[in-house]
Amino acid sequence: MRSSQYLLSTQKETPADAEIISHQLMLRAGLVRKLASGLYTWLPTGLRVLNKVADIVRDEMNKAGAIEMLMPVVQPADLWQESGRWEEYGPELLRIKDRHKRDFVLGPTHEEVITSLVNNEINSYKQLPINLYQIQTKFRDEVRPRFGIMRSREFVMKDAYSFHTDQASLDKSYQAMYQAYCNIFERLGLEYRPVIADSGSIGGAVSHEFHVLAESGEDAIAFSDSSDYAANVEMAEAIAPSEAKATPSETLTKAETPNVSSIEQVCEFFNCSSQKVAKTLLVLAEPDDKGVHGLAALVLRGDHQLNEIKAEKIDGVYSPLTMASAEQVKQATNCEIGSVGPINSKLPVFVDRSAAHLTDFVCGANETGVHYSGANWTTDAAEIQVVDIRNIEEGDASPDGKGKIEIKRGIEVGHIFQLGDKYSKAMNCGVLNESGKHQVLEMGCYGIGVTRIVAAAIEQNHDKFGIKWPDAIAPFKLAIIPMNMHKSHRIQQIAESLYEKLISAGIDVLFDDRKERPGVMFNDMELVGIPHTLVIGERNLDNNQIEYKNRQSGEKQLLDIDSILEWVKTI
RNA sequence: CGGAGAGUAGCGCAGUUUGGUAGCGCACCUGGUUUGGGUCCAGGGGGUCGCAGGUUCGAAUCCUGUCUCUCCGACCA
Repeated sequence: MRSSQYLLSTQKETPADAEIISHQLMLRAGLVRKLASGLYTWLPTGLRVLNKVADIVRDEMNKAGAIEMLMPVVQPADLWQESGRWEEYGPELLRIKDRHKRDFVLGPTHEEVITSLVNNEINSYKQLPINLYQIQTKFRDEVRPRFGIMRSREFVMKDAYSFHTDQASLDKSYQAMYQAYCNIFERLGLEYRPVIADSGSIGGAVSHEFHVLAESGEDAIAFSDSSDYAANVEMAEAIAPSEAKATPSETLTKAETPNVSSIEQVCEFFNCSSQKVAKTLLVLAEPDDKGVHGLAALVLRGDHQLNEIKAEKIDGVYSPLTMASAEQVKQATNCEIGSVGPINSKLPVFVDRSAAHLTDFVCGANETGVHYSGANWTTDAAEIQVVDIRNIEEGDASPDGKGKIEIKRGIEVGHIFQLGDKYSKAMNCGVLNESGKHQVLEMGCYGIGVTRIVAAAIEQNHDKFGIKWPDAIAPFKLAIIPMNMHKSHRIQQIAESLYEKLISAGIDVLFDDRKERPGVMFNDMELVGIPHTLVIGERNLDNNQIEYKNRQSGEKQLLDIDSILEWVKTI
């Protein structure tokens, strides 16, 4: 490609509404342009990258035995009513009507369509297992689209769906996809980690997320420093402290604590560390037969953070997790929020493992302006249930018993699930099995955010000059930068012939043949992030040499003109 | 949904307080100059000042309404 016949569209200045680096660089380097909130046009350079990512994904999916197909973006509402998600999915599902006033949705995902299709096309267990996928535009009407391409409303996703007659077969496909995903991110040249994940609203039991590691990531991931263990912090199990529980030595003592409510104030008043305090949070319990919510008490060590996702999975706690209002607390306990505690509580009490390990601790006394010290579970609290409801923290013991936890940030770019029969059951999708009986299928689903990978790759690979693409997904592999070509016939000749040679050899090359000063070309090529550049200038031409520069390492070297083609093939 | 901020040329911004012919830088066009890291000079094109209504002799500026965009929040007593 020649720059003069291409749409480079680079910008010197950063658009004011771009907050994160990948968004800024995607705009400046001319990869995308915003059309409206969460909607982006992909310019030629951006599309080149997007296509390279998609090609790698496609190749590895095919190698793993998945079969590509394509489903419509617009889907009839009745499929969603059948699966129950017309009601469940909420306002993220964009609903539209056609001219006949029939309801449709813009597909945020395709479980319904594929399940319906497979139900019609597949009739026998002999045709299974099968894994079908597509690479296609999705639409999710996000509450707040942000971070440019990272969380946009319209985006490209690779979604695959596998169908099985038994769990063993599902396990096998799941493993194959897990491996395919590792291969994909390996080939993309990104630093990534598969992590144990919450399956969320999509349902099912087993689930892994694939994260590209980057400071700006929205998710926190807990790693063991000495094993393969990695889990989303949402999910990572926080185990009880390993040291033996201390022997209680104090007796329960009441203290008047006017205006003491926060953990900080409590610590100051009792002159103790927050690790000696049990904090009690009141949340809604599951409603009774009349639909009335009681309250439940969640108890954590003062220095620990509640994990909402773990908490709302507890039997007896209402999901979605809802904190009790000040009035509800007052009504249930007859005291102010800051003095609520687990001792003599009339509510069901769920105690985090670490809080349950406390001895001689401080807590609220369920009496406004009063706290206890010297409290002990064995002697002072009647019935409690010990649960895991806190966020894992840096330095905690790894749940697999090996090493300590480190926490890093990641961008979720892939997610695989074992769905079980959630959709196949709702939509009665099955086949005849070996004994001629109708059998509902087991399903797996496997997603990759293709557009998000582009942004994540930039978050992980950039410097103050611009993007530093990994070779595999760079819009161009190599740039030719001639110095003042319009003034030197010799330079023009060599640049042209080199360009022709590289093109014939199938190299993805950008020939910057614009009549620009060298600085402009260098800056543009570095901003766009082309991994390799060849600089042709009078300076080295007398020695029959041209200069090579590597964008990632900054390494420079002089190359013999005659050997360039062979050399380029080796990089 | 709650809070905060912003809409003036393709991009970045000034002008709004105190109403009086719409500006600057980048980008773009023409000519010259320069040429291994965003040269310099001269000339030029481009804007219903988000939209609608109102006040006024006169509105980017004041008033009312409305739309759009951005950020933060919507767990941790």
